[in-house]
Amino acid sequence: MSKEQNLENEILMAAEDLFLEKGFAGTSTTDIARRVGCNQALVHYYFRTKENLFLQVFNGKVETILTTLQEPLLEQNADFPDKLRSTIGAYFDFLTANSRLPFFVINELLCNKERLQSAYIYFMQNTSHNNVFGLIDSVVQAEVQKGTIRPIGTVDFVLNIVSLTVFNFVVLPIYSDLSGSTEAEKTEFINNRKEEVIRLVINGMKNQ
Amino acid sequence: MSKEQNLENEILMAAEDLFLEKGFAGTSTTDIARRVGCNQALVHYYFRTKENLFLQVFNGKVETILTTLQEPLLEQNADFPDKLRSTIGAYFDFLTANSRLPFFVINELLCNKERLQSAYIYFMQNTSHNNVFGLIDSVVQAEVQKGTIRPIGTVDFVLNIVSLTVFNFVVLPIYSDLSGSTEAEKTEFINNRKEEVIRLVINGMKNQ
DNA sequence: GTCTATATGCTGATAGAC
DNA sequence: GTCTATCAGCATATAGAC
Repeated sequence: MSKEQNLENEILMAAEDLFLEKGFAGTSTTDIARRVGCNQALVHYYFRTKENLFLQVFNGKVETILTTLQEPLLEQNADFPDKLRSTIGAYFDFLTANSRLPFFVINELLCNKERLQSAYIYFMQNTSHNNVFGLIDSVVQAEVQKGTIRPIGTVDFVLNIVSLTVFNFVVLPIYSDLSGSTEAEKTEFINNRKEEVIRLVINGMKNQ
Repeated sequence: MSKEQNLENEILMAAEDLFLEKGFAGTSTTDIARRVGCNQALVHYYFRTKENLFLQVFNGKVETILTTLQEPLLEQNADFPDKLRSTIGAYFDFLTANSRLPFFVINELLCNKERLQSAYIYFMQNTSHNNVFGLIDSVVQAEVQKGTIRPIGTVDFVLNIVSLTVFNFVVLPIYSDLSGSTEAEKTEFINNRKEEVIRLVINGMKNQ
């Protein structure tokens, strides 16, 4: 199967790139068609509206995020500090490969309240992801019970780690554009931040 | 002086509100004029272009952020853990009063590379703010020398605290819109997060 | 300074030929 | 399925009367 065979899919992939780069408002169906090399009318032929096309991209991305969030924490592993290390490492690796993803999702959720509602309904109906929090909760509170980490709410636990992880990738493109960093320097920055975040989280959640 | 006397200033304030709420791309000069109650041509009479108007709002906001970032850390105070407490508290208070500000700035910096460059040049020329980092650096590294906190780079120090602070205010509107939180519940969420962030940072930066 | 009118351009979406 | 042509709507910006 050649990658040229399915025009519908080519449009979807081009839309994915452009929406992630410029957002919903900043991307026109003409841009998408130009990138694919087809006519603008074809974008509407396959997806009818720009909003439909966007939702297909957007919901797929949220699904990816929810999966990535729970996966490393649910693995049956060594002791909890090691699990923290590998979880934070996995988040950093995921964001290295998808650095614009968190900003994209947050941006679109904040700029369009109807979209926020429809995304929420979509994921509450999608049974495979509506209990992400419950699963993480059971893992974290089991460790609190065992005394491995200090008493902490699961919301705080998740927010601490996600804040410390995501924010680096928001700052990185701003910083590197200004300083003209090389790819190697960016990688070094992210690797250093990974080590520091692991240190802060493990120290900061010690029981005493 | 009545607040109605200066139309130019009324337009600037209306623009500030709307740009913060809907961003540059989502706000039209017609929207701004409608909020002021004047004609759309007047917006262009006073500021010529939408971009000029935006830059005046934007640069002012970045200036506010830079001031807020350094102020509480530079105060001559009690011991360093207490200074950390009051600094993190001050950041939370500032963001409670300006909750859309960080997202606004990041969004506009990421979506427009020319703006990023021009903002950078503007603040390098504005001598009162081009050494924010240097000042914070001297304070932090003095504490590292004294052994009050473990060895840590100043970039890491700042990123840790800012990440853990800002992210809450990005998540809050998304969460509260979905759950229909009251103002009291939002305040409680933020206060709880403030305490947890203080705990995590102070524990996590202890020297052993 | 403030207004109306308008120029110009781009957007999302559709109609209809092939 | 793919194309050209075209629609209505809204955007920024300006010209010119008062």
